[in-house]
Amino acid sequence: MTDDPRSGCPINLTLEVVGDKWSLLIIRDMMFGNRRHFRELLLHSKEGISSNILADRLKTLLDQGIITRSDDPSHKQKVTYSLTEKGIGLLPALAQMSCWGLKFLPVSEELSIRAELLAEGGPALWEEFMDELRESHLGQPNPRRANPGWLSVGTRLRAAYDSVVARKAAEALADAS
Amino acid sequence: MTDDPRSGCPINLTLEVVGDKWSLLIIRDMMFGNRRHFRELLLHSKEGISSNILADRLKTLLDQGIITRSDDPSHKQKVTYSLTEKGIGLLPALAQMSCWGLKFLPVSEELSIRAELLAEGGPALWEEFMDELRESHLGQPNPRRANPGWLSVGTRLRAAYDSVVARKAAEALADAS
DNA sequence: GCAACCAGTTGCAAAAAGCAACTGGTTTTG
DNA sequence: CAAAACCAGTTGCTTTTTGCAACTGGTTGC
Repeated sequence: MTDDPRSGCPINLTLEVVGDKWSLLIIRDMMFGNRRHFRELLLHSKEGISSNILADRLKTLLDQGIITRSDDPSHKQKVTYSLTEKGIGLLPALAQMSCWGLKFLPVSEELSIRAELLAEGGPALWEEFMDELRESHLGQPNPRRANPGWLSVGTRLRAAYDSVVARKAAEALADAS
Repeated sequence: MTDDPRSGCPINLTLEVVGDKWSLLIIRDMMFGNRRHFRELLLHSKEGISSNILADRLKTLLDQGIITRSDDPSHKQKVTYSLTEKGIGLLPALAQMSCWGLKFLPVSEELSIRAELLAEGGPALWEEFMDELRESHLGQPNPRRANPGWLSVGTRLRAAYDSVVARKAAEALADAS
């Protein structure tokens, strides 16, 4: 945890903090899947993280100031995890990894639609999404919300994903008949 | 190696390929440090990778098509590692991680200068640097080389780093007197 | 009062990382 | 021409991390 870093290189330091197979997936789920509770992160994880690993990673993300932990007023045992500005700042790195995966790896169709939108939108879209995360995780009012016809990036990403899932379900039904 | 992926999510697939503590550091050294041989990667690594880990990572990067391996004509035992287009494509992700580290982590002064230049230059500079990597690793002619007064990004990064190192050495000398 | 839900913890086996010494060969050097 | 340095790794071993499954102590809704 408080081990000496192997070097002061920014890339190395970043890898020492989030360079494992799970931390960035947890952050991804908090960002794109809007998961804020332990059970949500545990059970809706597409990759099947185990509870001890999740607990451990949440602790180190907490220690690193990437997320915060607060009581949920609706339930005495429930806690809410939120991204900090530092955590939200990881979005561009995550988006670039998403773009690279989309371009060079065998991504599944329903999960690639989000990556395509992120790639097309580019840094401008990422900034917009970061403002939405600042709203939902930090309580900062989102200036864009006032624009007429405004549709959040989160909503657009989810809608695109849902439409692909629906289309694939319809195709499967057609194939079966 | 050929294990089933945990999910088809582009971010997850990317993490399964380069989401460990060493792979991206090796790629960083190949990109920014121009290290092309096993011994260079082993001995000039600021983080002190061990030879079995290096050998293992080079093998998986090879299997993944991120690097290639070729004989060096100058020495029968020497091999040269080169980045592929897929490997070069990791630069923007690496640059974003560098930016995040610079902003939120305690980076050392001499290593932060490169990160600052990468952050200031933004995606346009990254593209320019990728063209230089295509030249040195893939043998593709670099169109920018024809421009009058052209100075490569690699040269500029190295010059900036060297000047900080020189300044710090001079300061240390002044302090000692 | 009982079942479902809440955030984790515990114990153990398997996999991965890390360390130091070593291999078999090639090129340089005195 | 022999010794030293260099080349890309490999081997054996210990330590650390990961992964799985079951479990804990408590809260809430029915």
